[in-house]
Amino acid sequence: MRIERVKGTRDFLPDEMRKRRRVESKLREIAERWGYEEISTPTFELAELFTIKSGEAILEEMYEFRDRSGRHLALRPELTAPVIRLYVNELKMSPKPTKVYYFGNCFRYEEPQRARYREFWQFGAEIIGSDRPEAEAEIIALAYSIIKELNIEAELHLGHVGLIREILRGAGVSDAMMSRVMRLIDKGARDELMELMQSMGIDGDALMHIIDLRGEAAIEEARHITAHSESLEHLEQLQQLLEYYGVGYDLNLGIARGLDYYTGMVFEIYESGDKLGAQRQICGGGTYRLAALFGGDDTPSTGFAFGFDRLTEVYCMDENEPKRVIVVPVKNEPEVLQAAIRITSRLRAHFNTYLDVMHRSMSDQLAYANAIHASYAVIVGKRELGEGKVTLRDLETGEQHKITLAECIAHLKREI
RNA sequence: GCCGGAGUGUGGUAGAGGUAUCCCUUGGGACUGUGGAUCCCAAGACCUGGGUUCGAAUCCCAGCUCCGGCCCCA
Repeated sequence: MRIERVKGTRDFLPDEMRKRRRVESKLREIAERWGYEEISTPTFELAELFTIKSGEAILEEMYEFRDRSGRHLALRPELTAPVIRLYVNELKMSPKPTKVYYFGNCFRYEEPQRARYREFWQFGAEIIGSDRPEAEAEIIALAYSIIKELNIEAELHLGHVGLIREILRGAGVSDAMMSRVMRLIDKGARDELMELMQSMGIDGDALMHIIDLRGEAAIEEARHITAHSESLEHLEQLQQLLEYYGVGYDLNLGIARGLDYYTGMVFEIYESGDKLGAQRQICGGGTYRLAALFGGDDTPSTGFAFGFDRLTEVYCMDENEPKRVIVVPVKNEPEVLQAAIRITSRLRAHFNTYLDVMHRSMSDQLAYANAIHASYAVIVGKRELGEGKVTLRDLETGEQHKITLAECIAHLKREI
């Protein structure tokens, strides 16, 4: 009986894995250069960790289960909650701000579609212990820099939930109603939103206006509505800093994020092409306060998470397969094989090197070399051994020379 | 959870009621010191389960999976 792969999961073949590893190492390298350190958390956690953050409804889309002793567990559907839990449990004493990055697989029980899978990978970074504009600017600049270094065409949308909340509060929206209103803004449910505002006896037009406006016009309007706003000042500082960083973005106060723990800026990055179909968002981030929910001090954080799979789908790799060398013993005789293994070992100190393990004839070995797209063959036979040399054959041009192993290695080092 | 479309060797395909075509892939052999060659041998598929029929890859139903979309999200 044939066992099928589970719905919404993927196998990765060598070509794809090479690409994924390449993107992964770039992400790591960039984060390290910005001074972030890697952390890693378990693949499963107490289900509570996620319901506290996102509400009971998330149970519907999690892989959740009971273990043998009755613990209610879940495969992690995202990494922010585990990272903040880790911080509360292990990193509270670290100097602030604490800068970490992470990379790991997540699981969600949802209908798979283009660029959406049941097992997917996230790469993210967090600054824990600051919600200053400087920290927010750095996080946005880091995400922006990742996009730039990967050569991805994308647009960055920036909003500020703190400001929106202040405006709503100023207009008379009660704290009790706040999350409902925010959720509607997030969904872009205009009619519902207007209805709700009306039912509270609030004029929704001004709010709509602000949500719809883009760029400087939105700021102007906000200045108009709120006499003195801390959030507005904060946002303006952030904009100034982003300018210093050279980050390009669209201001869009309609980005809300329905969840209550977001407090400051929020941003999203969308791929500009149409390689991702309906799933264009490749990154989401913002400033939030989660630590207190998990039993820590009320520590602000700011961070982002990239959809790693989407990133790799959009990333164009400029290089091909690695260059391979194949050592070809001419005959399956002890002294030839001995020499071939010795030579292979020497070559493996430097190059991706193959040696026959099928007891094949020379011509079959060369046919195999061709099938795996090897670039060079090092032919070892009695004639070569007698002279203390090997034959190096360039499999692309067909040229070959009888040279010493040292010369061969030197030559390959120049070419590969 | 919902709405479309699709499932034939690893992959690409032909087949519209009579047990599967071609490309191909893999292994072996011929050859025995030079490779995308040739020849020979072998192996490799109708998504699953029901139904209709003398007979189903083909028609019908259900399920599963994939692709795309809605909701939501990364």
